[in-house]
Amino acid sequence: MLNSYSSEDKVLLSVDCIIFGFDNEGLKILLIKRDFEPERGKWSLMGGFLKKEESLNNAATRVLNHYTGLQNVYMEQLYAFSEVDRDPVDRTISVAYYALINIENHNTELIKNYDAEWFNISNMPKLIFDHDDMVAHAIRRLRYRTSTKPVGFELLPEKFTMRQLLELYEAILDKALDKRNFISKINSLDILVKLNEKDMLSSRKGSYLYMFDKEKYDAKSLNNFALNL
Amino acid sequence: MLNSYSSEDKVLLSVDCIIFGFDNEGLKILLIKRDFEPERGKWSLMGGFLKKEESLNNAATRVLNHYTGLQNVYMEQLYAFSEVDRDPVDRTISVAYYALINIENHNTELIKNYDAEWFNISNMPKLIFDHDDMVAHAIRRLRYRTSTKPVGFELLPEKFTMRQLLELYEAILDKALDKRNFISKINSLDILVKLNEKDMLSSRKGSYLYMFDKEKYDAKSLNNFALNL
DNA sequence: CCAAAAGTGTTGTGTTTACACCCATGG
DNA sequence: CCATGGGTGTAAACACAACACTTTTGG
Repeated sequence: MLNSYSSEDKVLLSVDCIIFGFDNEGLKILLIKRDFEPERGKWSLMGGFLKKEESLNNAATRVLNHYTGLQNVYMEQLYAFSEVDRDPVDRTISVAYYALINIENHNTELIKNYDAEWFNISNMPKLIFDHDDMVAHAIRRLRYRTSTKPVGFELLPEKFTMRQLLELYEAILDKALDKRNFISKINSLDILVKLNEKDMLSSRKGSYLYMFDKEKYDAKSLNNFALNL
Repeated sequence: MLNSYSSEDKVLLSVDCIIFGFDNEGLKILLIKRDFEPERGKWSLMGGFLKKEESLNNAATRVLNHYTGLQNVYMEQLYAFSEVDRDPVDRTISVAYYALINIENHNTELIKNYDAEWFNISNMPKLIFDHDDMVAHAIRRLRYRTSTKPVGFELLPEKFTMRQLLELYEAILDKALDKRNFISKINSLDILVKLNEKDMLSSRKGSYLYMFDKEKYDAKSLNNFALNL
C-alpha cells in the first residue's frame, strides 16, 4: 500500500504577493482591504490558497492575474512563512512571491472593485498577520536582484528616460545616486537603445527615451551584471 | 463559522536538507540511501514531513538532528519546490533547507545506520525526484551567502589554518584564488584571531591556527562583509 | 530673457590583480 | 641538506567617487 503517505499531516498552503510598482512619486506596493473576518477592513497583501492541481508559481500567477488582470509578469518566489500561529483561523503556511509591474498597465477598474490601493513603501499602513515581514523580505530581495539582474525595467514603461531609470534605482536602493556616474555605468553595460524620440513632458528641452534591449543583454550572457551602485 | 478555511485543499508539506561539509578533499554533501518505495535504494536528500504543530524551521532542525545528532547548526531556508508531479506517491510540496556542519562533529554511527554517505559535490550520484535541482540551488545560495556573511567558518573546525580557509573558499566558489591576495583580504576584515598555536600536521614548518572572532564581527555590525573574491 | 531640466568629462583615490622569493623544520 | 609547505610586499591597472558648467526651449 504505497500510493499515499497516509499518516502524515496535511496543511493549507497559500501564496501572498508583494506587488511592486513605480511612478514619479517613488516605489509603491499594491495592497488590498481585507473583506472577511478576521481582520476585516485591515490592509493585506493579495493572496490565495494553493489548489491541489497547480504549482506555487501557477498559484501566484493566478492570484496576480485575478487582482490586476495582468499576465506575463516578472515574479519570483521569496520565502515560505510557517510560524504555527501566523494565521489565527487555521494552520496555514504561506509562500510569498513578489511581482514587478508597470504601474500604468494594470486594470484600474479591477483594483478599485477590490478596494485595492497603491502605497508608497515609505508610507505604508500596518498589515495583517506577518505580511509586514514579507514586505521587508521582498524589498531586500528586490535590492539584491536589481543589482544583479536587469529586472528594474519591469517597473518602467517600455520607453523611459534616464531620469526615470535613475529615480527608480534611487527609490529601490533608498539612496541618492550621482547622475553622471549612474549614466556612465548604465551606458557601459551597453544594454539600452537610445531612441530618436524625446519625452517632452518633463522639461522644455526634452529628454531622450531609451528602451531595454533584451536581445543584446541575452547575447552577452552575463550571469550577473554587477551594477555596483 | 469562521474558524476554518473549510473548502480549501490541504497538501503534504515536507522539508529536504542539503547538508554541506568540508574536508581536505573538498566540499561535500551528505546523502542517504532511500529505504522505502518508490525509488528504494536510490540516493536522496534527508527529509521529513512537516507536522501540524511545528514551523518549517523546526521541522528542518528536527530532521537534521535526527540524521546527524547535531544541534545548533547553521541552516537557511532555500526555496519551496512544488511541481505537481514532483513526488509520484502523493501531492507533496517540499521546502528545501541547507545546513553547514563541521564534518568532524557529527555522529558517524548514526549516519552509518541510516546508510548515509558523504559525496564530493563534483562527484555526486543522481538523486531522486527534484533533489538535484535543490542541490544546485543550495550551491548557488551558499556561494552568495559566503561572500556576504561569515558563514564559511561553520564548515571548519573551531581552529583552522589559512590554507584550510583558502581551500574552503576555493571549493565553494569552484575557482583558484591567489594565496597572498586572499590572506590580505581576510586580514583586512579583521575578524580572525591568530592563535599562538600551530598545526604541525600539514607541514614541517607548521602553520598558525586562527579562530573566527564572532564578538569582533558583531561589534562591527557590517550588514555585508563584501568579500570580493 | 529666464527658469527648469538635460546633457556631458576629468581627476584623484582606493581597490584589485598579478606576481616570486625566502623561511622554518623534520626527516 | 633538502623537500615541503608557510609566509610575506609591491607595482600596474582598473574602478569608483566627487565634482560644475553649458545647452535647450517654452513661457
